[in-house]
Amino acid sequence: MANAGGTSTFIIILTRDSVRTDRRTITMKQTYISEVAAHAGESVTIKGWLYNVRSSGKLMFLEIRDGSGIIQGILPKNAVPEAVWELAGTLTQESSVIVTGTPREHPKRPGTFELDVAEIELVQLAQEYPITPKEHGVEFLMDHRHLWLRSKRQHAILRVRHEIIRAVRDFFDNDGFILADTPVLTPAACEGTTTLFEVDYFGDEKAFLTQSGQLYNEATAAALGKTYCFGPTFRAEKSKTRRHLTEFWMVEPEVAYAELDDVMTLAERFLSFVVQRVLENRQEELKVLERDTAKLAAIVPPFPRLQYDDAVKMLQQGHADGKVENFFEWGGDFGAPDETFISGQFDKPVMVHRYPAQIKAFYMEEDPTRSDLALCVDVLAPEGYGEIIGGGQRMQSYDKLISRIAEHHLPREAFEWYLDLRKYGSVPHAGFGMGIERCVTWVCGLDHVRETIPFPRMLNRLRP
RNA sequence: UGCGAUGUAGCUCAGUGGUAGAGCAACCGCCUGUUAAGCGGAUGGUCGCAGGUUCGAAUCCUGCCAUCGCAGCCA
Repeated sequence: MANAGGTSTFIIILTRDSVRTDRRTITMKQTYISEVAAHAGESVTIKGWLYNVRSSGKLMFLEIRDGSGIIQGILPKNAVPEAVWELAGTLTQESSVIVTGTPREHPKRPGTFELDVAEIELVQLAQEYPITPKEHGVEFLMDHRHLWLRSKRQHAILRVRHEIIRAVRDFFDNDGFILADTPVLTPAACEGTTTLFEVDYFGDEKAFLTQSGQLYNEATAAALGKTYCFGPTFRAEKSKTRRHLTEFWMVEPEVAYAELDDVMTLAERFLSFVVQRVLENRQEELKVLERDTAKLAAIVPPFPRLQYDDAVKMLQQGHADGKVENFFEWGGDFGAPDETFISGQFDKPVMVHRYPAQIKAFYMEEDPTRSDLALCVDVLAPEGYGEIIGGGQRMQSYDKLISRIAEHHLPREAFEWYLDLRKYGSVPHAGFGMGIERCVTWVCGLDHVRETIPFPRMLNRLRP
């Protein structure tokens, strides 16, 4: 590859196949496949990759993708110069190509467009591509995640993820929230319960990758009223389930002068907005994923609210009816099968609130009428997808917070700044966190979180 | 970390004591409406590793390694 500089000739020589192109074609105006319908009958140039080839003697079908979509190129031998036909015959899966042709409606499928190919320029002839159009195991595909991302299903999932993230931002931005991101490097555990990834901080101190921005959110909410943070979150737990990543993205709103009921209302408005937005803008993708959209259409406020006590009764009744294997005793946290059973009783997300304070984090406010309960809420997604939101009202009293820190055996000095928030104008405040990947998993109807992030980090998966 | 499973061709898998198999991919042909196209041909193996039982082990036994699933923990 040589560039003579300026606007003079720009030559690309591909030694592998000895193809030469000049600046004229490489700079030709690009049309994205998603836009071809508007250019029916005109000559357009598509810059992309060869997704698949089917040949029928003297008629070739070239499936071309360019990130915006996939289009089938039609190439009859007798309609193009010999050189174009011969080049097409050598193309391999995922070779990069620039194809010029004329979009035309599919003879049998109104609404879908094909491309009558006139010219093909080879940019690079791909070597034997590991991911064939046939079936593969998840492990093999994950090892080739950098290439797997090129397939239709992954396109659909990542587009839904994008739509969800955009909706999340729009919801908070339009609702008076200020984005105030919290640090990824933190000096100590936020909650002291889970395992953190440790980082050497210039040799003389240890730092940890954040497991939640919540404590910092309380400071920004006290400054700006309504805030949210949105960033990567890290959990070093050795979880090996379909619901866990070691690195995931979490959005966490926090509201000053808000109580538990306020954030429950916020959560149901928020989740409904996000789901409805995906339904509005990503029908095609949901179709590729074979998602039952009727179930998503039902996600509108209000959501059922279920006190922990009543959830326990529900589980105990379920046990008596033989629908829940183990007897659930009051005071414990719900396991995955328990959550599945509870959420299975509703066709909307269910908000379970007021868990026993003992099993919740130290900063949870206590119920004024039942000091053994925490003013917290978990939102369980329908169809067995489990917890996607966790949050609640934060401890307002300086003295009570000090006792909680002591009870949880946490080092008080690490929380002095956090205690300051209770010394200087303490107010009732509340918030929650939502795991983006769990939300995407549910909205897409997947059975595992690992496909909802471009490069998942899990126990036993740090590459690619 | 516990419990359960799996490991055979590039990929997906079959093969339960007697010569190592299929489909797909890649390679060579045929086919003008294919949609994971189809058809024909040729090619492709240290059966996870180590030890043991046996005339003979992919197959039975022991140990190890790797991976997956479920659970715990959590979003």
